[in-house]
Amino acid sequence: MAEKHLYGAVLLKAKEILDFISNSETAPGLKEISEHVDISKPTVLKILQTLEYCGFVRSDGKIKQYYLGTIFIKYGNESTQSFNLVKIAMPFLNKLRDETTEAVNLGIVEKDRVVLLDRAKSTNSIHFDLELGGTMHMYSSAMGKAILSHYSDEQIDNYLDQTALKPLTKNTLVTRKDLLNNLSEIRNCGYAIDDIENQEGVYCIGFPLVKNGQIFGGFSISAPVFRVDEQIIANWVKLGLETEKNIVDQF
Amino acid sequence: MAEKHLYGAVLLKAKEILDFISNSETAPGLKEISEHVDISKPTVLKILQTLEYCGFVRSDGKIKQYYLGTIFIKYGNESTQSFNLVKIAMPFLNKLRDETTEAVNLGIVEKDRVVLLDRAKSTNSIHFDLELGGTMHMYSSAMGKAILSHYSDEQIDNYLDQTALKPLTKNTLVTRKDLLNNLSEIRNCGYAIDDIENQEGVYCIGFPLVKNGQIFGGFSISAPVFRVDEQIIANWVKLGLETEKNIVDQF
DNA sequence: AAATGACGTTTCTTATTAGGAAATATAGTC
DNA sequence: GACTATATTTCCTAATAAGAAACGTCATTT
Repeated sequence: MAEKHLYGAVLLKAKEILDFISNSETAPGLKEISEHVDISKPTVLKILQTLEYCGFVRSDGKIKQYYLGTIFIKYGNESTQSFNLVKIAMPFLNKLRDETTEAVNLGIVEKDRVVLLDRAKSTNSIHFDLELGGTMHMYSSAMGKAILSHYSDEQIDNYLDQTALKPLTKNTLVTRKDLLNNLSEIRNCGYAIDDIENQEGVYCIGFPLVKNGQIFGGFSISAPVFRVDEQIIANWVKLGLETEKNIVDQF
Repeated sequence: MAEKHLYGAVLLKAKEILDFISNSETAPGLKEISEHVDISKPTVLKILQTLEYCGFVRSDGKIKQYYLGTIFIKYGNESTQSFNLVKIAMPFLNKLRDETTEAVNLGIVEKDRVVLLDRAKSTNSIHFDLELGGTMHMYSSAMGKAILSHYSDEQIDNYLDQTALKPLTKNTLVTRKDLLNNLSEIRNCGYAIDDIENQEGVYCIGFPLVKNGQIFGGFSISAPVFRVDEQIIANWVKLGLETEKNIVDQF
């Protein structure tokens, strides 16, 4: 975790603490936080008090439990809105969701991972929603592969050198050869399929967003695998490619 | 800004910087940030570098511009989900939105202000969306007044002692007497009206969420004033009160 | 093409802040 | 009413932060 000569030791500690709170199933207390981030209780306490003063955490109860503060709702919303892509694409993606009834997700790549910027929720009662701001691997997700397929050979090599292709399901492409073949297919047909490669039971079709040879994001349609068949997929591909064109034209 | 004996000077500075970025219309650079938060450029630079390393900001360009990081999308989503209220209430509020076609907002009170936790967006093409995580005054908003009406006399006094009733529109209730009268009406009828008291052109009906005498939040229906009339309001009140009952029963 | 100006970045030294062991307080439990 | 688990305070030393000034870099002007 420690990097070169980074200023702001307290900030790095605060980040660890926030991440731990963020990743905890149930809101943790001081002792639990202190143990997990491996910083003494007094120090963690002092940081938590300042974080609370700033609105970055809120706490509850006498044996205190810490939660992420509501200010992050504001910051998160503003982070999302800072991407022109979101403002431009979401109207089209909402329309695509209405046409398909399935979840439609919008993302960009940051540090070799796909980040979910926004989404249109499925209107079906059975569905999987991705968590806003959550990340996925490029190699396993439809959106990620769609984006990766527009990288240069050098960039792809670079990515693969730095990334272990761990299986996430039994369908995950885990060899360089399989993935490169798939990327080549994607480049040809213009869309990517994730047939339960990223998450059990979930089928996705991903589309790249490219203008002037520059990839600036991607989107995907995501559905429980039991709801898809060849005809439906063909229709989603058609609708998705139209949507892609509309978004790119506006960009 | 400086409080008692708060540990973590860097955190407080980081918070100032994040707030400044958050409140800027266009993404600011180092010089602009340094001037506005009144901290020297080297210090701001070092903090920004650490914030960027943590994913709290991202930057663009050679003459750098700073934006809030995408990690806040995740944190914000998790902050929202940490409220059981959101999980319980939103299905009912989505239904209420479908019935009214207007924006339906869910909030709680934090430090004397209403915080917007989540919302169902209006389906009308002309509409005002509140910003997620944004805050409103209690005295001027329908949701705020609905909540305030369930405070004890002492709590209300306390609130009024600490709050200047500044007019936000020409209809804002700015005298203690008018507000107390209104709160008394709200207590009787069970809902609050904001007739362009909080924002130009916007009419809201607010409902408190109370269980066992304990106020735990509120919600509101919000519409452009030109779309409301007496009959519509009567219908929204009926639908809102039903929704309120459903949410409270589940809580 | 040289000069200017507007930023971002680095260096370096002193004053300030952070860190954690140990003691203490406080609440829940048996 | 003693016990246990957690939160909080104290206090001193080691580590960190802050900013003035100098420097680098890029874009624009003359």
